[in-house]
Amino acid sequence: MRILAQELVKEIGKKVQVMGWVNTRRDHGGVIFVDLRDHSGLIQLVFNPETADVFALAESLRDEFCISVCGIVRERGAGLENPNIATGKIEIVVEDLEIFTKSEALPIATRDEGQQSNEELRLKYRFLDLRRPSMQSILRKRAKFNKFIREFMDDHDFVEVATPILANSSPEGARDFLVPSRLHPGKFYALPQAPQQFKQLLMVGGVPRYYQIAPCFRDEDPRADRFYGDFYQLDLEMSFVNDGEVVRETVEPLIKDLATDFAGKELVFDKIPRFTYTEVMEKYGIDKPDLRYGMELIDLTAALDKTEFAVFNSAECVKAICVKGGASLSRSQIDSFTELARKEGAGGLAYLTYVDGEIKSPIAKFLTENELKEITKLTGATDGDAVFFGADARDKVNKVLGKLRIAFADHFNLKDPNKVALLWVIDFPFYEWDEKNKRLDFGHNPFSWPKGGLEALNVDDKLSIIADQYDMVMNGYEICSGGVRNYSPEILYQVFGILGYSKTYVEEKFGGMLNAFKFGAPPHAGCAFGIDRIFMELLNMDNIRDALAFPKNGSGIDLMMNSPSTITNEQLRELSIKVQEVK
RNA sequence: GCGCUCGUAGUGAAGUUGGCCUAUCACGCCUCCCUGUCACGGAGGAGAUCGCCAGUUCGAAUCUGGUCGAGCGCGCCA
Repeated sequence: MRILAQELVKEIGKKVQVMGWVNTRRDHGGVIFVDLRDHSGLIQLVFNPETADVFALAESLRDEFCISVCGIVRERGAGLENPNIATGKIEIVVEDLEIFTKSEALPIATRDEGQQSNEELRLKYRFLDLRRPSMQSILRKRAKFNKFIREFMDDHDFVEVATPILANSSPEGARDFLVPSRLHPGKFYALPQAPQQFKQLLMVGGVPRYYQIAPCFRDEDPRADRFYGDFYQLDLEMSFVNDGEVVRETVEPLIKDLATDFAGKELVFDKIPRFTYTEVMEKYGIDKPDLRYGMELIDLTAALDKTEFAVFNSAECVKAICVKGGASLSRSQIDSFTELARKEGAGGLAYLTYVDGEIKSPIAKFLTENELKEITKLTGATDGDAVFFGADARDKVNKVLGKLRIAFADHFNLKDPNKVALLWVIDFPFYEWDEKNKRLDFGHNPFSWPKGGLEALNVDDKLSIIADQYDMVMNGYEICSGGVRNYSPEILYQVFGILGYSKTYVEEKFGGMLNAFKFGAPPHAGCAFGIDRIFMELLNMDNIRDALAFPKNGSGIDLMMNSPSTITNEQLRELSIKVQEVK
């Protein structure tokens, strides 16, 4: 039976059985108290010496022993109540005790109170870590979260379809997890990075609306907001849709409801704004801006067109951000922001502070009164503020000020944990320049529809081609990526052809999908949400690993199960695999 | 692959300008005492070659080099 406060209160005077773990034991010599814990909470057990054999057994109890007791529920006497726990007004006078299993001395801290053990140990002993009420709470919230999603999708006529886990390797994108084939020596399955091709095939297969809480696998290094290995996406697709706006309007109520009804937070925008990629880059210097705060990048290039200040007039672009209250920053604080700007490639960090009606700055002397007036007007700076400048190539200015904007928001605590700012970023460039490899590459998703179709692909400046693609951003996290899909073989060949991939190559890699497109493929569009990340942000967790019961550590190791691990030579032989070190 | 930070009893921390360190504290563990506590209290005890290897030095937890591991960030993540 469960230790639910409201249930046990109903049992006062009656004999009950409860089972759980010893949370704490307080041995007073003549009386022993034990706080018994299960997933629902704590109940105080009282052991009296009158029942001698039970009392003797109770003396051996230690933390995390798993036990069952029978006893009478009674109200505690006056002054003996504990207001800190839900069952604090009652206790169980134990008549019988059974110890299911003892516990060794604990290798990690198993209570929410006090200092926590480091994560490596928590993951190694995850089964103990999960007993903590806060972890139990997360597991339950995750279940509720998934149910919330399924109900919404179900209500909107989406059909849940499972797609294969053993799938095909995809050449671009993240590294694959490969699975050798026993029946086909030398050939490999790959675990899907996303069910992208399958869901498009479902569209061709006549499924009008598909969704899946899909396990996805990527062999890429993790981050605080990104799992190594396996993670989950809410993957969805809609047929007969050739306008991304239809998808956006369909799914955004789900995310809004998750933010408000599920997480109890406040939306910054009731109507979710749309920005083009170019707009967010110009305004916020990043393609996933946190809009819980403003601090937009102000373009001063035109206003300072004729300035004598060499740093500004020699630059392609001059922008500024106005930091409210920024005049209070100390010299050393400004130095550390300057350091950040340098790390992002800026030469330095010019600034103005507004103190007691005056503008103070190392660079003020290079600017005319009119220029200062213009800067003040455009940035909206008032007394107590500071204005920081970036002057360089346009994309570098955006990047540097975008990073500074986030750093200032952190410094001034502008990220309200109770608010959720959602936005859509649309019209991503189809291609971008890969500076490292000095070549053109896909911007996001090669399977999206180029705006303007086949004709649009023929322009000379391939970087100007726009993909009908959209991301949803929540509080500075990219939580969703989607697009209107390409369902034309001709365009698919051309899209890859621009990057130098041959027709044969495309056929080889995407044959299944290409073939399907020859047989009356409907237009379709969809998206995929990174639901671990959404869950993490909505619960204000600072580490995504606790969003799953059994995550791997940063090196992709499951410390509890000790995976990955070596396999026997027999297994290798059966798979026609030979392991050798490659230099 | 790179950068930053970290690694001290079972757990969490202190000590890190070399020597008062024979390494401190709290929790936990063991023994004993205690009939109303609630993260009970009291007395006593065990438990650490300071991640590992090498070097500098009369002397290293402390300095240097290397190495292993972790976290965060960059690269990467169509």
